[in-house]
Amino acid sequence: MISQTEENYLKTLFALTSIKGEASVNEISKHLGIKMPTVNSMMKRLAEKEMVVYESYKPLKLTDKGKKQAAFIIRKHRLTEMYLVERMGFGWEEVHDIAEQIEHIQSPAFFEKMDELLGFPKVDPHGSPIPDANGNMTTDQYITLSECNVGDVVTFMAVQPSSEELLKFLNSRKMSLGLDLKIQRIEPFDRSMVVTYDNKKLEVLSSKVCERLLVSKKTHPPVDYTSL
Amino acid sequence: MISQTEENYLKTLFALTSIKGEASVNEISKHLGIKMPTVNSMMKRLAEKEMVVYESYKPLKLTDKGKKQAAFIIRKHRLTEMYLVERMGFGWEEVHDIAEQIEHIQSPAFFEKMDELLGFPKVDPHGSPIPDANGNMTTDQYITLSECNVGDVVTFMAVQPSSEELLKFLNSRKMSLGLDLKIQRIEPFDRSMVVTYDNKKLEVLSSKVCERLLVSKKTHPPVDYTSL
DNA sequence: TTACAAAATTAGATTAATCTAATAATAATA
DNA sequence: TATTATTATTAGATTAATCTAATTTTGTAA
Repeated sequence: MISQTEENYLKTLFALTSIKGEASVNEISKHLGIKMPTVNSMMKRLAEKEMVVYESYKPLKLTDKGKKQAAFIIRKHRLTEMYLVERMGFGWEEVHDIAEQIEHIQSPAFFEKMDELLGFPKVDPHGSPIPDANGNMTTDQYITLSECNVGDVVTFMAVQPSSEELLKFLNSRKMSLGLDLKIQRIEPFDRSMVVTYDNKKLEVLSSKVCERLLVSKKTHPPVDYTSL
Repeated sequence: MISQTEENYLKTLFALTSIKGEASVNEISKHLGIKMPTVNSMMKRLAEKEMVVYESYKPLKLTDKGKKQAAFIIRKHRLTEMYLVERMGFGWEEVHDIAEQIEHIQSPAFFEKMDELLGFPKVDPHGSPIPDANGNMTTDQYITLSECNVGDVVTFMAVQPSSEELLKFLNSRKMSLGLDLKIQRIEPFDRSMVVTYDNKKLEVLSSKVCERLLVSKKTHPPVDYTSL
């Protein structure tokens, strides 16, 4: 059996290692707001349980078993978020805290039912991919809006990392997933962007915001006749 | 803050005290499958928190605060059961274990939403009343089927206590809440009952079963033309 | 009413999850 | 490279929730 606490460590480890493949005690400590010695001993425990690769003073890794466990918790979290939004009418900025609790429910049937009622969704309300029942996740390769150039037309696909404040900001600008954006200008001094969407609605997005919006470039961008 | 463990003790206390107004350490111990000394110290803790009236060697009682807390947990449990059956398509025999976990979720909004989506139900799928947001419960006064007499026509209103096995048994006999039953015979030696329902469907119910089916007597029983 | 059984309590140990303080190892920098 | 700063680890304490064993209180029955 695996405790809720252990599940939270695994989830953190999964998130942190998904970038560099490894994580430090310090990073986990900061991410969870738990002191280093506590993290350290928990890592040893998870190593005993063969979910973490632990060697003194070396960076931490998840074993395949640990990865699978973590992916399953993330699956439960994201299915829950989708269910709360799609079937219960919550806003995408309200669901994180509830999902954070429901992800620990032990009942495969419960989550299978959610999945079924949702029509087997591939992404959660923030555009993050939902791992399948085997723990596999389609790692869509989106880019951040801040990596794009003037003139690019992109589709807003995900928010990462998402936070209640950012989601509320996007709500207030009527920006939701699937929206097409055109980059009109990039301010050189602060990297803020001026974008248009819908009926030429104009919006200024700070670089902080742009770094957290994941987009996909249109495969066939509309031809810009002005440059011909 | 109140822990999940403490919530479980309160719930047990609520159930046990609802009969006699008080409960013993021993009863709680048996009900939860936890040894008496553990129960004892937990009772002291809950007394510190002003949810239990504790005096050495005296029977235990809930304070008003404790009652309210307990009712609220029961509310969450029963709303969840109703939601699982009505909105997610689970069978009434499958929902107890899931609700046992979800009842500990801390999110008033989540349960208010359930309540709303269900149209503010008064009873759960087993016929047990759902306390309102203030912890008040309409204590319907049903009688057990075993208290009825030959010739009585009654409506099946609740199962108490309900268990997966009993619910599966009732499923197999196509007996669900709201069903009208007529008592045809009571066997004197074992108090088993022969009842009819639907299209004169005949069924034998052991006294064990009859004691756990709660019914309301028909104020105006339908006239049986066959006996005229 | 005394003796025994059942229930309640106390005492002390254990495990999980956390902390602080102190020490050791590694990494960064002058 | 030597010094310093950061990171990791060890040691030891704390709280919640559980246990077993021993003791005390209460209730029952001879």
